[in-house]
Amino acid sequence: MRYFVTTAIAYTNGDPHIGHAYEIILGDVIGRYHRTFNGNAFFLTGVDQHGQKVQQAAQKIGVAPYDFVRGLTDKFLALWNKLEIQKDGWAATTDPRHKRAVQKVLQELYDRGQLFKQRYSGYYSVRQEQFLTDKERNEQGEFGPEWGEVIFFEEENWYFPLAKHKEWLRNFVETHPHFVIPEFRRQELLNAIDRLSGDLCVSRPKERLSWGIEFPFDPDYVTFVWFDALLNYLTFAGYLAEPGSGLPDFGELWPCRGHIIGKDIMVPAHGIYWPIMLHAMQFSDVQMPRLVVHGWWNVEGHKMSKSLGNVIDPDTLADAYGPEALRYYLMRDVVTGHDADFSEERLVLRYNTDLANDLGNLINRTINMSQRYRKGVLAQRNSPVAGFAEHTSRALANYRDRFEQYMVNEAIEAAWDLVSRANALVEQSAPWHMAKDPGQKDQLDAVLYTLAETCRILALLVSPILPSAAERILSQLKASDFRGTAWGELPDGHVLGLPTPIFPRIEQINDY
RNA sequence: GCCAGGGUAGCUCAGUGGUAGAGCAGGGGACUCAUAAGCCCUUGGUCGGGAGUUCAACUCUCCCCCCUGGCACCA
Repeated sequence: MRYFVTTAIAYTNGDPHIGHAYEIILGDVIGRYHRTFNGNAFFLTGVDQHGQKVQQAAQKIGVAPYDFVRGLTDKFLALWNKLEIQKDGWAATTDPRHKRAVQKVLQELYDRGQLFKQRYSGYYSVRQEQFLTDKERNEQGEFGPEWGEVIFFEEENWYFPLAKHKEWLRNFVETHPHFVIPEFRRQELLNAIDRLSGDLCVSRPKERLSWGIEFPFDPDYVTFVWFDALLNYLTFAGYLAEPGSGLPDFGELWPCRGHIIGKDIMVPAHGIYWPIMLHAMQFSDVQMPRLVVHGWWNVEGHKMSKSLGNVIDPDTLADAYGPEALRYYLMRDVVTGHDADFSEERLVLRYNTDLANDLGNLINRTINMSQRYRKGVLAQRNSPVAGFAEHTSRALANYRDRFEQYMVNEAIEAAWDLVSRANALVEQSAPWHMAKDPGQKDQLDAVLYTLAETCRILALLVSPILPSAAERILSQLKASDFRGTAWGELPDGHVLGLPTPIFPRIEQINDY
């Protein structure tokens, strides 16, 4: 089995913002963690390219829908590349392999009587792409401006029955407390399940929406939103894939260990539609995925929104401060699941304090002292300073435990406990004094070895979050071939490289 | 109106029946290997308000106020 983790697929009707970047970095970090510490992972992310909004936006500027989404898709890909995202799969919903698998799923559901056709007439919001009921009317009995253009029409569509799976779903969520991380979202989901009624409309007639996946048994229709988008988690994991497709072995990946999503799409899409779809497709309870629901990034206390003009552009930030400062800040300054407040000042503070001052300087002074007092040669492999091997294994255990729960910020804190101990060790032992006293030769060797070995392990601990910095650290320690997490991998007589600041301080907040 | 979560040091938060904690910010000190980084010490709080249970309440019970999220309803 491989640890399978996904993000939601980004809708290609606008530029990526900090929320997209946060989510994909979290997925990347989780994937890298499992690759390094548990041997394997499969990280899937992608783009949601179909739908009415895309069709309309493309029409407006006079290009074909495919060309329109390709442009935005390239933009996302370029940014993910800049942010050092290491993805194992790329879920672009216009991929023919996805289309074929979605059609197979639809056909199967149809064959088993899980889809039915029904005529419906009523008011419809063009902007929100949904039928309106009296619930949506405002005080004046009208449909407010938030719905945009509202039209009345009658239409026949395909429906997926939700309500008949309600009891199963409620029971499933009640008996599987870990279905949703963090725990506090569960009650919200249970409340939503209690209110569940009706069926999900899963089609649109082609005359109205052609930019989608055709129904195999009714070619006048295409699939609508969630049936297309949610199924990416299966189709790009190799579900119903044809031989030679280049997709992974589904049996090795499923069930997904974490669908990383924003709190806005837990209910109803991922918490209700998705498990019911899987259940209807005859996935058993143990084959259900887990949801990891994160909060939103606010900006100085306000919601980020286009109308407020406070949308944070991760591309600009990465250019201004570097991808590592951004990755570190987004992972360190938020409690997984809760909202966070974005501040450029905090980003710079976190970088300078944690990375430049604490960790970077520790590595720099460690290597520098070794060079100065021992020409970079390590000795005393078997006698670390008292307690350090234990501190390291405790920090590692803590770090791993926190990572398994997606609490990346707490995992980072566990690693920094080690950083503080190492910096304190330098002060307490004062190698610059030891170096002047030949009688303390062995003690000095022990301190220098302990510090170097701690730095090596720290490089491994930060590697999921700061992959290229970790390589720079290992390279300076000449330890690129020593990647075990156990204490004492650096051999007696090992020679360190020369020190160069790993994280140069950011001296001022950029203007742009 | 209902459900959930929260109101603890200037800021972000941890704590759950027994003399208030961390990080950051602020103040002081010793040191010098280092990216003027790091280390040590330290000033801050009537723990939202009120009542109750208890030998003892930040921690339990009740009432109230405020904030956040979700849901509902109506002129």
